[in-house]
Order: sequence, then structure tokens, then C-alpha cells
Amino acid sequence: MGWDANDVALLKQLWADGHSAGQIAIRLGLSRNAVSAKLKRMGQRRGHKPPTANPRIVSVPKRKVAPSAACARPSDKVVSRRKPAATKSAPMEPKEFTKRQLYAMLVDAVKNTG
DNA sequence: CCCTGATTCGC
DNA sequence: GCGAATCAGG
Repeated sequence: MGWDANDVALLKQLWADGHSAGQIAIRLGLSRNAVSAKLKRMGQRRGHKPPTANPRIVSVPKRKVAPSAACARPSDKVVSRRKPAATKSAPMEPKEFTKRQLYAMLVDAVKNTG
């Protein structure tokens, strides 16, 4: 999984555009974890939780703790959450086309790459 | 229950 | 550096 220029561009664009890590992740075909991790590596983040909220668990480097069976969390890698509603031939631009411009260069980058 | 993002760990 | 696992909150 190599993060290409368009990948990063799309990621940054969508992220800055206000999209969520999950949406971008699904759009790129990754998990939101990868997106969030990548964003963190970039230095980009949308402060949702302060880094000094809590010191996590101590005295145990193993993140795979063994909680109660009732609190077990199976891996759910389902990638089919929000489905984009199919729009008609009618244009939908209630706002300016600033988004369009950004998206245009994005799709252009994708086209060039693809 | 679903979702969100942030951080840590193994490769 | 990447991705997954995990935690923490709304």
C-alpha cells in the first residue's frame, strides 16, 4: 500500500473539505485507521481528542489486553457503510464552485495517474 | 447501537 | 512508513 501523490492529495483534500476519516478511507479503499495514522504522520489532525487525555495503560506494552468476554470486540472490517445516493441529471450546486475546483484537480490527478 | 478521531504496536 | 489493533469520546 503505497501512498501515491494523488492518494495523499485526495486524502488531504477530502480531510480538509470536512470529510471523515472513515469516508476517505472507504473512498480510497483503506481502513479509517490507515487514514488517521497517515494523517497523524503528516502532522495533520483535527483535534478531536487531546493527546494528553490519559496516559493509556501502563506497565503493559501489550496493547492486546484481555478484557471480559462480554466486552470482547470482534474485528469488524465491513466496508459498505454510507452509500452515495444516485443523483439525477439535474445539477446540484447550491453553493459556490470552490469545492468543484478542488475536486476537479483531484479527479484530474486521478485521471492522470490512472 | 452507531459513529468519530487519536494513539500505539508489529511488520 | 504502513496498516491494524486499541482506546476514548459523542
